[in-house]
Amino acid sequence: MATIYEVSELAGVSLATVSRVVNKNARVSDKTKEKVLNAMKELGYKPNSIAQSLASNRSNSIGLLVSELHGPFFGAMMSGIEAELRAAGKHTIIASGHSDEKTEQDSIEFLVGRKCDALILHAEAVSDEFLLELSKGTTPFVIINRIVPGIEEHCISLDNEHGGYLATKYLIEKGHTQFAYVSGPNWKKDARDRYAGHLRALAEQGLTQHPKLLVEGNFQQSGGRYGLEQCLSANLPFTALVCGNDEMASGAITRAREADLSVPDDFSIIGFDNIIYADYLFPKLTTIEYPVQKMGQMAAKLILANTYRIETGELTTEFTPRLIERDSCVNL
Amino acid sequence: MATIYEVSELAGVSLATVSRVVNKNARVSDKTKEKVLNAMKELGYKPNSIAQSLASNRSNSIGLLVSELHGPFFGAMMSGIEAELRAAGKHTIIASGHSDEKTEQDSIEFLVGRKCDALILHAEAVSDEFLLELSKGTTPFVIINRIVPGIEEHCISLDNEHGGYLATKYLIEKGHTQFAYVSGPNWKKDARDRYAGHLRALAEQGLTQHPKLLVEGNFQQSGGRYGLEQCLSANLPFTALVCGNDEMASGAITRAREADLSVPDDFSIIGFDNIIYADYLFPKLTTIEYPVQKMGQMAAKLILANTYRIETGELTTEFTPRLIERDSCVNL
DNA sequence: TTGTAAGCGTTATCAA
DNA sequence: TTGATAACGCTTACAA
Repeated sequence: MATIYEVSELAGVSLATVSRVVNKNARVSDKTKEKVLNAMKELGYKPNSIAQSLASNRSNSIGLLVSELHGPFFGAMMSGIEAELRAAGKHTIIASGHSDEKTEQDSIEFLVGRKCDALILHAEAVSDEFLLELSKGTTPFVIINRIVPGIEEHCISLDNEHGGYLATKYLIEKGHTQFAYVSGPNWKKDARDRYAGHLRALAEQGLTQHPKLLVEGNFQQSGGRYGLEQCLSANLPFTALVCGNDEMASGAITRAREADLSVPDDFSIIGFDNIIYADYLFPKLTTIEYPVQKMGQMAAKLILANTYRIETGELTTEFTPRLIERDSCVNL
Repeated sequence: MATIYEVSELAGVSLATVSRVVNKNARVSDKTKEKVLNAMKELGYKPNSIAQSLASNRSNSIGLLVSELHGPFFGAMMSGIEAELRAAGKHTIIASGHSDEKTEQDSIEFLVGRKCDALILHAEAVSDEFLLELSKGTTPFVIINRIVPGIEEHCISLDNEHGGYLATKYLIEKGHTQFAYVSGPNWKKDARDRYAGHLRALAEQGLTQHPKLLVEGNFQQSGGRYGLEQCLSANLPFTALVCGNDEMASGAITRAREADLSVPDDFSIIGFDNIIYADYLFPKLTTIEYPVQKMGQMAAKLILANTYRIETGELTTEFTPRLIERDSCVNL
């Protein structure tokens, strides 16, 4: 690989001048600029971005931590972020945390070590203290789907509690009073918040739910299957199943069909997230929208604005869930 | 951030010695090693991986190019690769190419520029020549889902033609003779190969297909919707719809339901890929398995073996598609 | 507008 | 087993 040194030699100018034309910042006379550009072309010169990072202490790349590299939720998030950043000429370095404390820390340290100019974190397992400590470091970051007290302005979040409330409220308005609930993992804040919203909607109407009709799932399709099985085997009546997310709703619907139960005739189902294929399930899934792609874009915009001083429009950190009505819930 | 220099000072040893204990390769006496480790702990020292890369010309990270960051296909691929690499202590840097020649080239150059030790590429838009040229460079790579003449040993592929053949053969055996086909984008080799397999199965039985019942889709759900609409409006009889991939099959099934058509009673549908939620569609989708996660792992293993000399078991580059029978096809 | 030279934080080659 | 010291490829004062 040709180095800047060879280019300077061939062009008959100094290193500094080559660097100037590469970075287009300082003024270089048209004549010398052309000599340099020709030399670069002739040698097929590409700047070594590692060396650039080391010397300039910036890398034009943003580190992104997600829990998993698969699944509709993170897929939408990664896409939203990458598109926004790429449009601004920045690169995204993705690492996964697998919802595990140690792995999340490792990944964050990797990204910091790679001299990312900023970080976008979907960190679930790491403690508030860790993030607070991180915020004292030199790498700025924004957090998605979590509010850390003390650094709220760097947290992009959706009101999960309100979303949970909306879902159950909607079913109550449709006349439902007997509920089953398949939640996400209890250690996850968003799962707990969604359930809290559900409880609030219930309480508002003086309704309660049998403990056997609350089952903890895993936010995956298998959790929905399992959840429904548990509810069914409790042998207690319910007319509506509220799922912590769409993937579990999808699993539950499939399981229901296997048990010769029909959704929504035998019971209604509502999900959460509005993942890309919610509209392609049968029945089409009524759900709460989690605008994760937009939130990802916003995270990117925040960084563009704060770290690179590139303005890209309105900035917000709070997003509101909203009901998407489709076919999986009926009036009672 | 503490540097190696400060550590050496605090520990009262030379830079070189600190470097040795960091890299655990050369022998260092236990006594000095301990002094260094203590100093490192005290200063919270973390090696700057950028500087390491520059000096050592390797980065312990592997670049991964995918077409998109979302979708079940790439999700599975990324997961498979990252898991395998992480287990070996390597990091994955992901970039997306959006099936666009220029973007793919940019991304590859970015990854090379970041001094990735090796690359895993799902490159669709870039030419064979470009890849051949790249193979003369210093960064080794393996290609997924494509065979480039001249560097076959670095190409991991599935026999798409055979998969296409299997799908249609299966339907023929079930008694179908009137087919419709929604293909992937024609400029994509895998889409063409799958269709070629379909034609071969047809030809084998002296069957043909009306040109109006071949429509070019986009490998996404919207393409499946559109494809079915086109076939329907052709007003020609068909009993089986072969889709270029599962996502389009999902779109077609949904569109069919909207038109009050029942799958598989009105016509059978078969997909391709066996994406994660094929089992959660209604009807459960019969499809051809594309073991993309395994292929991703294999790509990682190949690199681990060739670039790092880490052996992780059997290596193969050719994978075979196989039929996954579910509920979306019936006997005629 | 251009050039000189001192870093950036490591690794790696020699000697000692 | 250790220590000097020259790379690695680039950016960026500071001078000219």
